[in-house]
Amino acid sequence: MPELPEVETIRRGLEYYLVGHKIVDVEVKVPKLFEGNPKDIIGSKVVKVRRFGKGLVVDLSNSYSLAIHVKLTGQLIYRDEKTKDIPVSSKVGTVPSKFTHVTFTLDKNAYLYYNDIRRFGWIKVVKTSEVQNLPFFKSMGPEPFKDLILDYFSKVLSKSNLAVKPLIMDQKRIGGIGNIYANDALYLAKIDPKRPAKSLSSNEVKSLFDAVHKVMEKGMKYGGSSELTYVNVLGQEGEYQRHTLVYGRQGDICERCRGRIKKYFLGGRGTYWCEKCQR
DNA sequence: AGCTGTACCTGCAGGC
DNA sequence: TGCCTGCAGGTACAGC
Repeated sequence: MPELPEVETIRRGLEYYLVGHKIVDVEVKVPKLFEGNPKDIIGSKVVKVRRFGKGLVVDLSNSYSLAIHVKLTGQLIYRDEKTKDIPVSSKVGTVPSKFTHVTFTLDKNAYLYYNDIRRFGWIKVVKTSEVQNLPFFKSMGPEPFKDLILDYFSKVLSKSNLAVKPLIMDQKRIGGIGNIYANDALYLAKIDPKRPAKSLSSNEVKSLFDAVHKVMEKGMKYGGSSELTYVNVLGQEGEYQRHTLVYGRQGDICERCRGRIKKYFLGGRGTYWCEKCQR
């Protein structure tokens, strides 16, 4: 679930709460998730939090950074004296919980917990200057709201025979788009997800480009989608899952044409579409 | 080179 | 308070 809007919501929360804090200690319970030496970051202060696609980078004062990917079920929960009594979603449970695999102890009685039910995510300690050389960041394509421009988007689509949905979800081609927003953007643009990317007309390409931005903006407005385990840094759920256009809505009637929303698998992913008005 | 299928994990919904 | 199966979706990588 964590796609660009969810990760951006986390980034804003971390930027707000984390900057200025000193890292006092790091406890790693699941070594597989954590790469690098915790000693390299102890004593340093958080200066900035950046996001690249679905990846997060916490920059520290001593020229090191934490590169973080929450994958499917990772959660970053911040607690301090002011926030410790704020109720968290049942998707978090307790703070910390049995799914808390890494704990950052901060100054001023604050903590940052990394929870991850499925343990797919990762945290890497790297030199700030080396972040862009990590394979995930190095290979990532341009992303919406940043460096993704219509001209490039159009070129990428026109070059591939792949179905348009898996293509726009390919992080190497375009950064940040995941399954939920890909489904909704294709619906908004009235495009059949399985159409070969190169078969889209220039008008359709433009519609899809705009739709991607629209659904993601809506995603951020609602604080992300908490279909599965996603929560913000205070452990609260987002609202987008209540406002999806087609994602998770198989069997529903399409509000646009009164057709039926259907689900099938495309490239191994759940794909939702209205067979009547998406062509 | 570029694509497809599968591994990585675990909770949970649904069927019996 | 069972048991079993399949699904959830973001990368990474093996294999074609």
